[in-house]
Amino acid sequence: MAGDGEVFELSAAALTVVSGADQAGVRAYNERLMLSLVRRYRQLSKVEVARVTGLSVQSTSAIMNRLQADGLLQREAPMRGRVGQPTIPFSLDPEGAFSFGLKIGRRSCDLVLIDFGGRVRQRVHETYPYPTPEKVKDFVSRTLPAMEQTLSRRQTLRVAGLGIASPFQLWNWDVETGAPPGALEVWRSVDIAAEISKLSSYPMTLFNDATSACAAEFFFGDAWRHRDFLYFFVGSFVGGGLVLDGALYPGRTGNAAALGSMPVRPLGASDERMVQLISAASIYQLERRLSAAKIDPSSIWRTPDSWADFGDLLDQWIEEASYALAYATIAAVAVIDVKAVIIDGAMPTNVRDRVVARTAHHFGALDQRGLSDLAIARGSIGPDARAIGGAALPLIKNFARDREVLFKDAPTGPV
Amino acid sequence: MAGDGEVFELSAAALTVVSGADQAGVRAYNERLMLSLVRRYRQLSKVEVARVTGLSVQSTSAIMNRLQADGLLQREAPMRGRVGQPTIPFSLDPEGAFSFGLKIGRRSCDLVLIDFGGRVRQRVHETYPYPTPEKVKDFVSRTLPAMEQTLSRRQTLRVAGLGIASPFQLWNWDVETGAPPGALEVWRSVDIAAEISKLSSYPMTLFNDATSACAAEFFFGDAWRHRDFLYFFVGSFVGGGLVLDGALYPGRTGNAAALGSMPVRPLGASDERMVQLISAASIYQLERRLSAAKIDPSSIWRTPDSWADFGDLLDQWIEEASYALAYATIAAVAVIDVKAVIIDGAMPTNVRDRVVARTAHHFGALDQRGLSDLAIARGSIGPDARAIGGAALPLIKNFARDREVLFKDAPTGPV
DNA sequence: TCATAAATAAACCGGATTGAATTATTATTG
DNA sequence: CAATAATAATTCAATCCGGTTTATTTATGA
Repeated sequence: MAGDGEVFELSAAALTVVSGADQAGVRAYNERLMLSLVRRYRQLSKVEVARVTGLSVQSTSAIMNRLQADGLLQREAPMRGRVGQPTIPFSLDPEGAFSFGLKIGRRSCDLVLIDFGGRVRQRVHETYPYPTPEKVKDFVSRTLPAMEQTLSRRQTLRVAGLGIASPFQLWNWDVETGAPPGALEVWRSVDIAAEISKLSSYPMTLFNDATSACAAEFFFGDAWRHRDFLYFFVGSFVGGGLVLDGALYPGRTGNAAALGSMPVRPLGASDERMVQLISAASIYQLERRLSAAKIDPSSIWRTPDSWADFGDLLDQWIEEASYALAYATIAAVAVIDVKAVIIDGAMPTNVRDRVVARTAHHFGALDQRGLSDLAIARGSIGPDARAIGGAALPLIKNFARDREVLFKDAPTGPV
Repeated sequence: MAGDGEVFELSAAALTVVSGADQAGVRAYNERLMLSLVRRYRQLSKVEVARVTGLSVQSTSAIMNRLQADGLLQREAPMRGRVGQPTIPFSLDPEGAFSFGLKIGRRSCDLVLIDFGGRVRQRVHETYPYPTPEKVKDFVSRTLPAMEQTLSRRQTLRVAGLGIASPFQLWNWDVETGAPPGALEVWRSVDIAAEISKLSSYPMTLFNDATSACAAEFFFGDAWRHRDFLYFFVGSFVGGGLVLDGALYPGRTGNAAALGSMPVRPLGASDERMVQLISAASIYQLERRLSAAKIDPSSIWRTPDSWADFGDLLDQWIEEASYALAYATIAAVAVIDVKAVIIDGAMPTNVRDRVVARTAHHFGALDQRGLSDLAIARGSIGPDARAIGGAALPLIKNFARDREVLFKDAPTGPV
């Protein structure tokens, strides 16, 4: 109990730094807040921004003017028709910033270039049986310079960085990935962010691939309607992300919401074995079953927006994956009482929507005593969420509303 | 995708308020930050506080002086022996604030009065077969006035409030509680915080009982060493709490970390049934088994710091509870990558420590692929954590480091 | 012409910073 | 041993920065 007890010896090292706040942080925070608000609502006038933030119109005006001068906001046409001086809405200037996103996948990799508005300006896609650092480096060195050349001098100066969306601990699931045993061991000792850094001069950001997809949903998708939400991305391997208090929550290690590692009970399992979500709701399982049934699974990856008719095997997979997702959702909500769960995946829209619907159904049948209500909804980005999310990372780092900027020497989190 | 797509119609109501930050918030935050630092380290000089916060010595000095003038900090004896002007450490003034805590339990209720340092100044304890609003109100109206009379006029003015630690959704587990079926239904329609409000004029705070216990650990215990931690309190019913980024995370509904509702697999279960943690790691289960074996379980509640020798039944219960806790921990860590899990409970220290040790053991045996490392440790408050935590709530609300104070009209959270 | 709403201008205030000065020690030196 | 230097904590005063307050200007529909 406090009050009595020993006094700590304080060496300089023993004192953890817990930063104070200052005025510079206030301005930085308010700037980012306003950018985020304009992003949400597409266009807002100064007065509207003032109302939402509770700040005075004058402060709002000063900040918005600066943002416009910085090329991040642009004036829209005045809106007439109501009494009083016409409203001048502001919107994001798409040319305000650019960002590269590299998705490293288990079956393919992507490089995209997006603008401040989230529009994909350039895209390259390449498949492989399994990833190696060499293949990825080769891919980037071949494709990145070509993309850079499409940018004007002014645009080049506005590139915020290169974000990498990559699975963590690739080596842990080499067999499931379909790679020769041990072929993924190289990843254990490779610092891929450092390697890619050598190929470009942009600031580098590396997050878990599912967390990155969540970043895309958070920054560009409709999920901003929810202040907190949990996110699943069903790719060749399933993973997750988390948004808390209106900010992406990457966690201590950049690996928060490692939902793939959640223990779940397989649907209809008769034995007492529990498995990780990753082996109950991932697309690689569907692929395996198709192969076992002598059906060519290659269209899964070749045409992620339209799958061949996989028949019963697909139905069965959807059912099992959905049950596992519902189960993981219950467990997750017992930890964080989010109001919404968003599900997206590297699959055609209609399949994704079936997964969402069935997950909601299974969720309803589970024991929810003591838990808060929640909505299960589909994502708004789709199969490209990871690559777009990778590109979103540098933009989020620089422009998203972020409490941390309020504090001195704000640590920028795991990179 | 953003950029194209429709423009939202903005009614005033459609605009969610997302507050901006201002300077007043900066001061409020820095004051609370400094109080929290002094609380952590027992005593700190102005220069040390400046070093930790990154603020200038002058600002630090001004703030610390104000806190001293407010009676929240006190000067300690100068420390000589080193070159230079002697260091003047500051510590919390125990008389700086007071707070009442009411714990509503399934077997008993407690009312405590604590000071700013966390010392329990007064305590009353009462048992019942099961709780009703009437019994609780009667208990408070009998005991609260007596406690108030022990306070001087000056002390009375410094009472921060009355915090209530109560289980949520009592009615959901009436049979398990041992109450006659339906006897707990009254709780469904009673606003106990409002009822207690009528008996006193203090600001009222109501949180889940386990979240309150977590609050005690966070504010008065040793767990501040961890910036994030997950907390289990094993009472007659188990529950949990969560601390994120150095602040209690009560969640949207005051019910975050509703860990009791986490689905777990019972140890050695041969069927495929999953149960909620609450029915796998709660003391009421031990009580039932003792009763079934014709052993008097009353000492569980009568002497929570020393249990009779319950023999094999206790050993078996510890094993099952620990397994369930380990299982819940794995699932929780897949959602939030905390570095530490703290376990405490309404039980003797030696039993609690056995639970901690066995939980760590079982945890080590579970599939941790993809998860970050973590430590499992015991709590530092003990059986009274819920009542003390209840009392801690008003203090936390007023004095704990809290990012929310940086923003205008900061919502004070669920009350 | 008036009421209304948006936007701007100027003075102000609060809080942190910068730079200089003061105070109270221990260490050093003649 | 007394005087001086070095060191560390603290304080004072001037300044900067950012949001607020008050007053004014501008543009529109009624």
